[in-house]
Amino acid sequence: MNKYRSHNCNELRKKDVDSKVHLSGWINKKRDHGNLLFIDLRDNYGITQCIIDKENSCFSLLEKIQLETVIKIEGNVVSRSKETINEEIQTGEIEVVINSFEVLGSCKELPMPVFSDQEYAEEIRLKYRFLDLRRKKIHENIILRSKVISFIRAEMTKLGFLEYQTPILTSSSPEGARDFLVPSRLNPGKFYALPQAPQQFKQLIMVSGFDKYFQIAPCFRDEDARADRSPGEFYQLDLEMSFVEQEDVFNVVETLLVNTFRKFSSKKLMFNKFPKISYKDSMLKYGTDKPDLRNPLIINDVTEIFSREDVSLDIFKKLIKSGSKVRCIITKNTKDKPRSFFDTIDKWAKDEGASGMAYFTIEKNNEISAKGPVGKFFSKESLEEIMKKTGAEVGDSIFFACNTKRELERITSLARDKIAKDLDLIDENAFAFCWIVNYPMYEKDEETKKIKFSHNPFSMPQGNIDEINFEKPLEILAYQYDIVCNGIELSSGAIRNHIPELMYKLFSIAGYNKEQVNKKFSGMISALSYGAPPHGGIAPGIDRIVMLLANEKNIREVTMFPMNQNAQDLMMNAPSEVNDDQLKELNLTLKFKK
RNA sequence: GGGGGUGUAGCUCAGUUGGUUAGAGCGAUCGCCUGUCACGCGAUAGGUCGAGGGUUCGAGUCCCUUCACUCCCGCCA
Repeated sequence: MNKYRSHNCNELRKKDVDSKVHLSGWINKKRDHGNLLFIDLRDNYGITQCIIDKENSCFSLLEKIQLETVIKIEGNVVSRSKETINEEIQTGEIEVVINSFEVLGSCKELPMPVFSDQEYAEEIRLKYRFLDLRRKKIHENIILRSKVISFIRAEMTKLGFLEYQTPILTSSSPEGARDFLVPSRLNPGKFYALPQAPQQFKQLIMVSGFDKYFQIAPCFRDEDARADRSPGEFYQLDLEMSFVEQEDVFNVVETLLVNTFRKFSSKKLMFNKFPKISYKDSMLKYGTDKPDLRNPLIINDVTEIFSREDVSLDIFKKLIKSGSKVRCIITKNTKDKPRSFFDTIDKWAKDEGASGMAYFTIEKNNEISAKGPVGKFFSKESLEEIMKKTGAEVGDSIFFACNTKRELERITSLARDKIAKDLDLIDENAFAFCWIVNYPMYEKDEETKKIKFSHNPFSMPQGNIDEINFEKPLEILAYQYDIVCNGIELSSGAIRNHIPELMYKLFSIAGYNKEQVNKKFSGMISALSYGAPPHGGIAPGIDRIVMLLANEKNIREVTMFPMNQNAQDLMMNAPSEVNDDQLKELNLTLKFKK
């Protein structure tokens, strides 16, 4: 028998009464009654209440021992009297009467309590992460993460995918995020980069004929953090398939995500078959390419209404003449909402930098009319047209914003969230997945006015290659897709462009000549020239999937050893200075900015 | 790079219009308590009020600068 434990701390039950056991674990909590002492002994599996009284010679020693000390106890399992059963813990019907104990790991005074549901400053949590991770909620989150990853591996294997590793030291990529660089000792003045994603490698795996690849892949991007974005590193379920069309990728990912979310969450899935929304529609109806479909509100463009003569809202008419559009959000049956509801939203919009939101409520006495500050500017006929166009009914209210397209998208998207929140329209107990499809291949850089790739430069443009009008690049769509869940972007993917000539053509539109492409993507271009299969894939973010399943808003709550916002590991003291010899060996000298 | 929030005991926080010796709960230490499960009761220790400067008879409180953490914008093909 193992010398540390005969059972773990979540194993003993009524049937074990009268047996002699030894348990090891942390002292989670002590309740000292002077002549009687309760100790909650905790390990990864659970808690067992242990008890000792004054008669035992160990009593006074145990009484003095610090919480979080690791001890081993030996004792007898006894059943608890009916009144003292604790239904909160699984071992609550029994307790262990301690005969003897031994300290296995002593504990200094704690910088932060482990036994507490209170929230603590990140700084101290991260510095003492090993203590923080003992706490129930985050401990369970990390275990959930492990289980989710195991499950995904098994599902992927079932679906016929094989897991392959790709290099961590690779070359810097010209596009995209900032790279983490690693100096090469053997190649003075040259640097490796940590992969932002195994993008090129997974395509090379397809060219190498492996057909179905996946990997729980670490990705490194040197960009600033957010609540849902770790600085430095994160994990993707990276996958790629040969001889597939978009639908084949969709089927794999939908199966996987539906199975995963069904298994690890009790929340309902609003759609088992994920709706597909084109990028263009999404930007119009939701103002964003990451719509939260739990939110039933829809945005409508009603610019045309304002060309009518019987609509006299001149401010809007004037703005429209100079290129603005009008979009609106309908709220159902809000006729009885107090004035403050409407004014709060108008004021909110002004705070958000818009010029406010005009609104009215549709009423019907003898005939249709609009009640509200701007209601008088709309004729009965124009209201009927609005109702026809937007599906609004008597009793509904309409909020309008008028602005440039880009600004409208921003404000209506925010307004959709804001109004839905105020009206409590979002079902927190649901997951709403969707696909966003038909992304444009290119977009115009607002600053430089140049054409650039809007997403992934390796994506395949849509349509018959001979018929693509390269003269109008902004109209070219790509086989490029995102998965969104509850307004969170979970992943993006694409059918790849496996035709070198087409690749050169597409890059030339974005301002790269053939030589530049050859130089920057030498491995890829070369590989595509030696018989590349049509292929495509996607890469769902593991951290964000676990966040959704664990119902956490912050990625650090599902990451074992995260860095803080300044990309520092407060526990390990990373990054840190290195000594001169190390720098010398790498041919590096330090020269600080200003 | 920019904007917001926070910073007071080991931890979580309170601290009024600027006014005597800066408080509470948890934790620590000591004492009492044989059925608790956030055990209870009593006592003690513990403070550069993030740091620096300024205003003032007097600053935790007002002003300026700065630092740290955090949230957001930029950024994240």
